[in-house]
Amino acid sequence: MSSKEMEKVYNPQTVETKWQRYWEEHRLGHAEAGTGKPTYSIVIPPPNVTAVLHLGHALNNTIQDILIRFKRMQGYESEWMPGTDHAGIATQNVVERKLAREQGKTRQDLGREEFIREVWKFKEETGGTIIQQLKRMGCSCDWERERFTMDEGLSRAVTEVFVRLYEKGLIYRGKYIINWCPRCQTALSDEEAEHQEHKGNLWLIRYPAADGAEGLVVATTRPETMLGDVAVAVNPADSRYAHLVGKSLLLPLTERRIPVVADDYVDPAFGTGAVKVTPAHDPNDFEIGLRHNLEPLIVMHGDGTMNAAAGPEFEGLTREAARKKVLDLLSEQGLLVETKEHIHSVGHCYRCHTVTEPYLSQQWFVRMKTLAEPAVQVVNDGRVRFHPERWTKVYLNWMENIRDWCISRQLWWGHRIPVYYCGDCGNVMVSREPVTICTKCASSKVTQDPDVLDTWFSSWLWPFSTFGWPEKTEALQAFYPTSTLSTAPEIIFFWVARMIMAGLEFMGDIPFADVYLHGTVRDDKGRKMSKSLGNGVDPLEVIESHGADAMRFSMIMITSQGQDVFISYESKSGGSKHKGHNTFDIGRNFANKIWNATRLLMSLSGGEIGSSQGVEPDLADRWIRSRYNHTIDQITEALESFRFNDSARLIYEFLWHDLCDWYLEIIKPRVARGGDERAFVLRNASEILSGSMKLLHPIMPFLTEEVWSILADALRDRGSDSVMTAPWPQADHMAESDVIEREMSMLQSLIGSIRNIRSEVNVPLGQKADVLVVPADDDAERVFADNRSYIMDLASVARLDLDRRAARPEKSAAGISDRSEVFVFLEGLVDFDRERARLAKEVERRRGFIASIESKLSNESFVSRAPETVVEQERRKLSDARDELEKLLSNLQALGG
RNA sequence: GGGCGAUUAGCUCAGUCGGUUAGAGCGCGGCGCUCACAUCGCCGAGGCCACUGGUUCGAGUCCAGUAUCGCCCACCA
Repeated sequence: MSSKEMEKVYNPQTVETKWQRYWEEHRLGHAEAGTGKPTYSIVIPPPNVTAVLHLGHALNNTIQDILIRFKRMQGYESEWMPGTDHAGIATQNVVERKLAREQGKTRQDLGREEFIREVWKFKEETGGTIIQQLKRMGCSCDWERERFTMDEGLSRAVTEVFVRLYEKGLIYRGKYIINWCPRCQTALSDEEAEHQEHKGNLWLIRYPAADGAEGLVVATTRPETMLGDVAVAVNPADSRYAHLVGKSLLLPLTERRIPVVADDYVDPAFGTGAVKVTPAHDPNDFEIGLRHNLEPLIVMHGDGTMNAAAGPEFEGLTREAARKKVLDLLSEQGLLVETKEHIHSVGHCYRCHTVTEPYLSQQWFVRMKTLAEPAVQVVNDGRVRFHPERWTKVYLNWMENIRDWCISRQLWWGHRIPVYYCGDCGNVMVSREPVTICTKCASSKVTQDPDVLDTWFSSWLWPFSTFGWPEKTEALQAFYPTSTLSTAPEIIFFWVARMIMAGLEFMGDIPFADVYLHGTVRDDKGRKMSKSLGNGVDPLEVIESHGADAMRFSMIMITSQGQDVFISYESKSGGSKHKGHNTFDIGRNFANKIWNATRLLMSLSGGEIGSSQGVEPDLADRWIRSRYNHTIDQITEALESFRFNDSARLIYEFLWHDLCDWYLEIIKPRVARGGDERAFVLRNASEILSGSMKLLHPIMPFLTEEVWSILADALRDRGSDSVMTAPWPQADHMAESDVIEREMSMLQSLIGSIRNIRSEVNVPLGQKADVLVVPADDDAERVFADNRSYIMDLASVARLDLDRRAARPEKSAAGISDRSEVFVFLEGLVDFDRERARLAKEVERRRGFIASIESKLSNESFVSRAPETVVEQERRKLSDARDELEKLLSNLQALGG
């Protein structure tokens, strides 16, 4: 390719689609089991098929892709298992809404089978979209192994696990208080009920005694549930109520008499010290009920309206209406003693945010204690590590207080519970295969449990079910345990913890060794990006405007050690007049910078970079090599330790500031000179740029493929077919690296000083100036002399004198740089007032510096206790600074200041 | 009620083992369309590192406490 074909501005769209196709056609994401190579594997946190991906997914999948590409280049057989999650409640909700909107029908109108067919249809569309999005983002998954949590194989795994746990006595069915969503009309696990603080009330209500005495006053936050009260509890030690224990009260608004019981649960200091007991609608009351043999009374339907047991006046009312009516009536009857403000926490359905109802019902549960024990141990042993480490505590704390897991859901979309009931003899059969005939009485009146399982009951098997478990497949053997899991901290309990338990229980081994928890993606106001808030940014929109590489790079650049990520992005439809800050510009600009550096090399070389002989590399040539080698080491180290932002910053600084700002500027005149040197520097620069593409490839896969390919053609050096399959660069350590970097930095400092002086006294770079440099020592003199042409080119110098013994010249602006004094001649252009002010400022700076070192060195304990090298360093700094100050002062004096 | 995180330049954030006068990007000011890039280059201004104490020769960094903001967990009605 010649420079003519390279556009001036990088166009990510064409490049990205091209390479996406290339990777797919060549199956570069595919990993083979049994290659004998060391393996590295990741299973994707399967996105819900409910909707398209958002930026949170973009971040997480970028991180995984970085790891996978990095390890692949390092020579690992790298498997990234992609797939999607059926997301029971969420998906069912979405399809139900769609059905209502488009056809005005409910799922009941359709019937179970027809409805499920509709959901599958929906899943085929969105699931496909998600996979397309992942591909567009550049994710190098093993697409041939894509899985869905309701695939046949995964469903078999779910059934197998249910049966095994049941047979082990770890699954049981029972009537308990669970979290119930009245809108979704299903049970939820404890984790699925999100608690939020609400400003509510504490109502004090008088319950008169059955014998007509005054009775007592109870305190409640939920007056409507009093219709289901079966007792009132007081603390046994509470003398205020001792006389009432065992007596009956008349439950207001009903005809029922209820006993007063004594129970330790009651805190005499809270409220009135008397608690109404509603076993069917409160978990604590349920426990009290068990202890006192009280029969629970359910007063609500599953949809949150009151049922017949609540009484004819209330039947059919919603929870909210019933509360109002109860309070009104109590108030009329003079039984509402007091209303206090009270803050308490209320559960909400994590899918539809409806207030959940503690509800007594028959459900299936997993006994967690025995599963949790080994899962605690592997984390304590360090076999599973969390990054950042602070999440370890969160995990352990939850694990150590784990409660049984309610796994049945009253939904249609999901894995059917593999339990069958005989309609004749009541036999309960848990089976891997469908049951049609009762195993006990041979009746054919056998029905399957209508409920489905919690979505997470399939997700927790993901690291092994996706590789074919319970079969002992080659893939399972090769890729389990997986290496790293990258996910959001919100799902530590839902998913991470449970996967560890399932892995240990069913595979006898941890599911992954490292868990990386990334930050939450938020908008510029700090709000979590979500569809319901409408502040989500569509990755495809960002990809369209900035490119996938730019999106990836920008997000990685601002992700630090699992801190939350704040995105500011104005969509095209935003219509804002002022050009706001855009998070993704940094990546786009960087891509453009790299593109243009390549374009420069192509234009200088004409697209052909030959080899050269007999050219001895000079300081700059060796310096850029040295910097490159350091960068390799540092980036490798950063990626190994999950410091992704550091890896992005390192390659950014190297390419932009070392390579483009210095080295490419340095080689331009050398290229112009032609000959062997031309070929040499072009090769040197191109090789380093090409190698840098490997370092950058995990973060910006598309651009790096394109640039690497262009350079490889020009260099006639294709070690591999693409960067993706190229080996990760190895640093070639140079013994004299420190000296090289030190000398180059002297040169940079000198050039910087000259530029600074010129700028301060208004001599633009377009106007060449004469400069005198007075080096401080032999070394400096040698370095400056050897590199005189660089100084002249980069600082726009017409004539450069190097003289260690030169006196301060008239009509010049002076400055101090590292190891030298600099004079810029300003014949006719000089603004001496400005120059005086500039020098005075320099003098002040220097004086402050000297004072701070002097105070340090005059501190006796510093000198005696600090390491010798530190003290020595301070002394050197002081003497240098004093020298510089002296020079500045004499310059200032010469100007009459 | 417990736990975690944050607090550094106008904005968004880095800052690893405690050791130059604390950095970047954006924004701002000045200069420059020099034959890669104005999505650019050069130069610059801008900081009580939230506060208080402690450890130390030395603290943005370690410890304790305080304040503000955010998040997570918890069955006191």
